Amino acid sequence: MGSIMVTNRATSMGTDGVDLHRAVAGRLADHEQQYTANRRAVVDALAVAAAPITLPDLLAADDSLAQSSAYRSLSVLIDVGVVRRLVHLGDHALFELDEHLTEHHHHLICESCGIVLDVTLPDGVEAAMDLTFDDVASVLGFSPLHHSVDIYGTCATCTT
Amino acid sequence: MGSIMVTNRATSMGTDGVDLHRAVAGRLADHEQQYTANRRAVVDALAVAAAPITLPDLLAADDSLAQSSAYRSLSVLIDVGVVRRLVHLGDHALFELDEHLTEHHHHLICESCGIVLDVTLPDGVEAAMDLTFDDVASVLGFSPLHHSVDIYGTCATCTT
DNA sequence: TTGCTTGCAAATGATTTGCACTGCT
DNA sequence: AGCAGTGCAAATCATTTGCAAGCAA
Repeated sequence: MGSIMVTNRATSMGTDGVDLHRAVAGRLADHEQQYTANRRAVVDALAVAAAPITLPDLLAADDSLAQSSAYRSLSVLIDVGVVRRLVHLGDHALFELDEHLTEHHHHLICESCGIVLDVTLPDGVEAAMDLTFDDVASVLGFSPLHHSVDIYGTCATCTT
Repeated sequence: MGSIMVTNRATSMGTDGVDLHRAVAGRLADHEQQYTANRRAVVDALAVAAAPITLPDLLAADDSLAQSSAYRSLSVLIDVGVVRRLVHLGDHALFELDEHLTEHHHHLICESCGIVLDVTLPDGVEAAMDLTFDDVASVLGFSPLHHSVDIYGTCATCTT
């Protein structure tokens, strides 16, 4: 459940911290919400993490955060489209920056230790999946908006 | 959150009820667990449902079940590989028969009403995804075992 | 001042568990 | 008898919420 070395998500997409915060502020403003210190702290913690993290992780990353406030900030950020909440296995929910701010990716989930890693798939594969999904969904009168792929297995550490 | 018309999962895969129960009994036996009336009732309810259902759904489907026993039966069935627990959106977890007993499929999830439908993808697409997943995972030293694809969108009813 | 945000403590609600009872074997 | 399975009621624990205090416009 440990900490792996991190590739800063924000920088890895060519968006630096300033742009990230500008984008977040914009989204909040669109919903007449302010970008407070607390919310910024949550965004920072998520931006630094290399993968989705739990609420305890978040509190550990910035111990000035109160638990209830962290939940409340997350809830606002989710409403506004800045944060995404994942509900995989495990007790705690996982939070990550929304793909609007990072890039389209999926998750590798270790069934042994529960760690979650980000992966991006080749564009061609994504395109092919989208076509297929449109196809199968339309048969059922379903309009697909987006998709998520979870790949379960064993991580390098747990394999050893 | 209503009930849609059901295609019996068990029969739709060419496995009749007898085979299903035999298979379940086998799995339970492998783990030195017995196939009791309670557990059978849970399996039946899941087999009749056309999609993953919640615990309240389960209790509604068979009101002779006690809540705690339903949870306990599910837990045993999950350990044994007969039931799979999904943790999508919403308060309640969703339960479905494991793919060992049905067939490999994925889920269409309506973001408006929360209903979950099963879909199967063309074999070619599944194969292509598996190859890609092996590929991207191996780069990270990750050994993929299985995957799940969730397609979010709007269902026919909610589109209307 | 007026209203949004925060922190603490208390409440909520799905799921789990202790314990006594029933039913197989 | 002996042990696994069940039901009830009580306990757990992540998450949410009421309320009073802090802060920004």
